[in-house]
Amino acid sequence: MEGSGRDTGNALLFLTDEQLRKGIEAMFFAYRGFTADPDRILADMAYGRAHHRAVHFIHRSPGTTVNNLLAMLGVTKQSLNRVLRALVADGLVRNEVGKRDKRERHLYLTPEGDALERQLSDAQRDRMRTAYRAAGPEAVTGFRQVLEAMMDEEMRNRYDALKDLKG
Amino acid sequence: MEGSGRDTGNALLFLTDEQLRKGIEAMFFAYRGFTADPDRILADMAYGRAHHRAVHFIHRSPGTTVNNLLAMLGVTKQSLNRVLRALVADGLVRNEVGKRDKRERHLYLTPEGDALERQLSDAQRDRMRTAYRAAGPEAVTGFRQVLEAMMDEEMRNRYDALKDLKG
DNA sequence: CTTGGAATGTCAACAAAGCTGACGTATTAT
DNA sequence: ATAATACGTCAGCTTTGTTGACATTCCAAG
Repeated sequence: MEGSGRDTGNALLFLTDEQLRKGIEAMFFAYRGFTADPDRILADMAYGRAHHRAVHFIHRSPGTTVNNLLAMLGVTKQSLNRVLRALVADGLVRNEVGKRDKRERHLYLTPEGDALERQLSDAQRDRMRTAYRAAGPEAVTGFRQVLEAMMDEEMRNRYDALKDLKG
Repeated sequence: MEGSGRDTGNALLFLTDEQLRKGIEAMFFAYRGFTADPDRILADMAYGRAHHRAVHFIHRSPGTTVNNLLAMLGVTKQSLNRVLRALVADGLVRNEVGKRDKRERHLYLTPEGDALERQLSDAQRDRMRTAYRAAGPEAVTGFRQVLEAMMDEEMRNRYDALKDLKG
């Protein structure tokens, strides 16, 4: 089957095209599940996935600047600005002019924003917890290792920077 | 640190909110990497991620019907139809009226469509292979286990159905 | 003190890709 | 015959991304 002719031994079987394809499809279907719960919650409000991401990262590093958030999300400032404007207008995010550098705007969640963040991350964590529990601790380690190896260099730096905040 | 007061023992430490949050962020950043290479290739043509997905699944199960594809992708027929129309018009996908049931349209890739599929999946597999190689076979097993546990019931069925085709 | 560049915000216009609702047409099933 | 299914399509809307242009504010360097 899948006659590539060469069998490089069991140790490398996980690198066959078959195995790689399964990984690709697993990633696709799993990501749908990953976003499904927050999406459902947000659908009721006038918000979408972009708002979720903004709220998440502001929660993660309160006082972060717009530029920081931009680099984190990898979108244009115009796109982010539209999202932030809505969140500020609705009283979920607070905008504070920088003390040292007054060009910068530092972003914080209001209590209302915190409440939304908690609602969203609770739902997402629940699913993640269920998956972790089903797969077991060793699987979780492998899961994280592969994901980290899949990131672009720059994204991994961002990810590592977040890790250092508390973890 | 992270004083939740209760320490349930090492066996369950991987279920702390900290660990779950890391998993969530890893998923987010990794998915960006996952789609980055195909996105770059598609950006040059008039295509996007939706075309990639359609081409991928038609390649996976040649002769699949529109309804099958619809369920696989989880979008509306209007949304899929727009994508398929473009692919057929550009000669990448072929449309065949069903023999048994003439209402159905069976979808196949043309040689040109196959070429695009190969280009895209080569790029995506390369990244996956690099990640797999870096993480090792045991990590890959864990990776797949967690992803599968993260899917919605219906998506897991779809995923399993694909697995049975060849794998 | 002036000026260049950086950070931010905003306007306009557009595109990709999703959605709903409605309708038409073959074809099959009851 | 009639109902249900599979598919296509039109119209219109939303979210979220994109470019490009331009103003403001402010830091820092000359």
